[in-house]
Amino acid sequence: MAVNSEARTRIALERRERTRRRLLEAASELIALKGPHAATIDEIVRHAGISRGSFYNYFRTPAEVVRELGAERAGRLDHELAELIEGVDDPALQLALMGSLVLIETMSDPTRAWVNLQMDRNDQPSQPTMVRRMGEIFARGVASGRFAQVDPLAARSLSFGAMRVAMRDMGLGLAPPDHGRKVQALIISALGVPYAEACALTEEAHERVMAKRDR
Amino acid sequence: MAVNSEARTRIALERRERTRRRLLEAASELIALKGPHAATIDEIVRHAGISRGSFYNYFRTPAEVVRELGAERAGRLDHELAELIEGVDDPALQLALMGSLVLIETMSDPTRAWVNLQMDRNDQPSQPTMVRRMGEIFARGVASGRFAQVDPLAARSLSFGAMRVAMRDMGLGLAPPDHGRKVQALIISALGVPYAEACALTEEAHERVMAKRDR
Amino acid sequence: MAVNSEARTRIALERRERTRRRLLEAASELIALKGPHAATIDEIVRHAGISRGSFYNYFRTPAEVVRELGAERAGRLDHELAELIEGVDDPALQLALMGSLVLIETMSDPTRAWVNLQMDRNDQPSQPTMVRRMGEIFARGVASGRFAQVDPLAARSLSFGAMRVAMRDMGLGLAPPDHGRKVQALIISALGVPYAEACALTEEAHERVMAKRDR
Amino acid sequence: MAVNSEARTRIALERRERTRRRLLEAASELIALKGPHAATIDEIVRHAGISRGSFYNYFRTPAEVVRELGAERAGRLDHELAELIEGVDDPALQLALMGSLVLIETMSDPTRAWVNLQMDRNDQPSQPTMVRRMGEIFARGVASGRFAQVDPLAARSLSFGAMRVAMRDMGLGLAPPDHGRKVQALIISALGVPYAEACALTEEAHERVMAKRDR
DNA sequence: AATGAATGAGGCTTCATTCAT
DNA sequence: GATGAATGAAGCCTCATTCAT
Repeated sequence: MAVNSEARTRIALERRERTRRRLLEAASELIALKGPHAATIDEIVRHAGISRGSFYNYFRTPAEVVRELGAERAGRLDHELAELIEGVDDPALQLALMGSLVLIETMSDPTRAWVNLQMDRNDQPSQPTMVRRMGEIFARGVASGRFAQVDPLAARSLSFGAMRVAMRDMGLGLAPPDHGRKVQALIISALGVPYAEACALTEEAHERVMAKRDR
Repeated sequence: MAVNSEARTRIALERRERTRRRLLEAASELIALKGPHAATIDEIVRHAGISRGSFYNYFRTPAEVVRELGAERAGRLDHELAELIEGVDDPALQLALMGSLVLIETMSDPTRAWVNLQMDRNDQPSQPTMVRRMGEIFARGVASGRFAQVDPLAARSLSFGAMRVAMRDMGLGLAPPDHGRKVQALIISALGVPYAEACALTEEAHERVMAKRDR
Repeated sequence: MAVNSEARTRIALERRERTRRRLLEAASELIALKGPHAATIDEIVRHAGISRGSFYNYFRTPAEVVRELGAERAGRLDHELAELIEGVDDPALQLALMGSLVLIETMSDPTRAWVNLQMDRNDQPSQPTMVRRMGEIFARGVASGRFAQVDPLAARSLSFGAMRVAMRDMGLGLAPPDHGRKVQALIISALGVPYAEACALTEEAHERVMAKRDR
Repeated sequence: MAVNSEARTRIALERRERTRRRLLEAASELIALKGPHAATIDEIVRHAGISRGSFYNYFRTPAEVVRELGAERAGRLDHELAELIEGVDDPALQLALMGSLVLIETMSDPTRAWVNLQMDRNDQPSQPTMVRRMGEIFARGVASGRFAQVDPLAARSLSFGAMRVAMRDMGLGLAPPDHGRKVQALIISALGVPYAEACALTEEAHERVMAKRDR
């Protein structure tokens, strides 16, 4: 009985998780396809092949789905980033790695690219996870003298904003594929790292991220 | 009779223009007050004290009103900018003036601040007027050696993106009033101008714009 | 121009009123037909042959329609009652006239009967118009010594409650057509009027109301 | 083995009854708390701490629960009433006892008061149990000459209706706590018992019921 | 041109009910 | 029996848009 019950519970949980995933993925595809306003309950459930009422077993509003999507992505990125900068001492390289990771992860899949751009709205703060991580890197960089004495808040606005618009322009086809890396280099040089070195760091970061992906 | 007719036509045109203005301003206030989703035809005409049907004599969709609002603002800004950089030779100062103008004009009025942030979406290119103006300044700056040999596209993404997020963070109350200027200085220094000088230029630009406003 | 405008306004108002009526009547019929829970927006507009959206030009909720229906009916009844008791001095006869009027008006049309019973709910106070009218009659009756010194509140609960259930039982077919009059007589006798006289008053009131209707 | 099986059956039956009770009580509390529309399956099972699917092992529709609730209450009341009028000969006192019992049982607990008023609808006949009991009392009262020769149906409508509205007005806070007793006295006097005596009977009945409750 | 009633598509939410486990 | 996920019908509400006056 106990085993049976446990098994039942496990199966039920798995089924639940599967439905949840279906909803999240359907929302993601819809956003990528038609923009965030397309993430209506009706469209999501239709796309997911699930009944309207079921939606409410998992989420309360479409916005909640989108939020979840963003949180998931941020968590995943942060986890990967932690692995990437493990053992890396130079804050500048860490920053470059962070930029390259976001850039590559975002732009490698057109669906994802759009989802992220669509979700990144001016009426909401940036992802807390990313904000925290960047704050740590800045703090260490300034403390160690690797970065100039720039205002951390200003550096953050610069980094997030520049990367966002860079990705947008790439997504809209207004900029070439290496556009993101160029912007990245500019960001790093704005923090006091000589431009040529900033370019080199960006390239190295790019390669490390690509290598990790291939593995 | 001909004169009479002309006068009538003129009066009619003026009236038309006045109604149009009323609609635009109503939309602007609504967006600032309740966000962009509040810019529904119903709300706009009610706010403007005009009948629902009349709306279609001036605009075809609510989105068109918002677009118009953005175009108007860009035109106004560009006009003011032309006056400001008249006689200014240094491209770095020109860039600083451009940034200060946008910053001050946007943030001086909470209404405007929101309208602009709400309208600035990731799925549309930046305002063409602003893009062109910035392109010219970059070109001259690089040609004259005032700026480093940075990619003009990258510089543009950096500038637009950083300023946008800076204004967002200020609008959300996440950054102090001088945040924008700090970001501006970072942008200029990223183009190769020494940071201290970038700060000075930003301050001077700020004062020039404020002085012009007071006049 | 002025005349034209006035005419337009008048026509518009008439049209508006007609639509409003259609909605009220549709609701009334539905309630009579299927009970108060059938008074949904969808059903009402379908029954009235009017589009869903139009409903909101007139009412905000189905409950508002029902309330309006009740208020209208109360107003109509009160107006008729005013005519009926004009020149009648005896409070007992006035009370009898009130009862007969309600009884006859309600039961003469099965539709109306149901609407009223369906609307008469235990979670809401009685119609203020009727309450006020009855209060005046009681006050005069007790002051003049025609009625015994009964508590006016108690008398009111007795009158309203007894008549309501009487009409319900008639509506459900559980009581004969003269049931209402018998209950009426009991009510009047409970106020201190000898039963035989109460019966006579009830009969006279019944005839007066019928006579007025025939005219 | 047989004994074992019997015991198992008994335990199962008891468990079944306990679950059933939980559902009934949950429904009762919900109705009292939020009105009859709150008696949805979802709310009931949540309140009862039972799974949604299990509901159908006990009832078929939410309405059935409400019906059952009413029947239970009527049965309980009738049982108590039987004890109360045991040995009482006077039909007028019996009637007074019946009224007092209902009044006290209903109004003593706000929960119950609402449940009953909420359940008492105009589209359904009164509780058969109560109807029957009242019929017997009337018959005896008229036969023995204690009551006047009033129509039994009319007397019933009067009694049920007056008491119902009396309780409603008390429940809504529109009438003082002794309101019910005043209405009761009016009812009894309408049946031919002198008003002063009706008052005395009502008082005595009230005290008897209270005394029985205290025991 | 101006007006505002009418329209109906499109979204949201609740709820009784079924059913595999 | 118990569980709770899945279902879809039935309501509700908003809003862009049309059109007769």
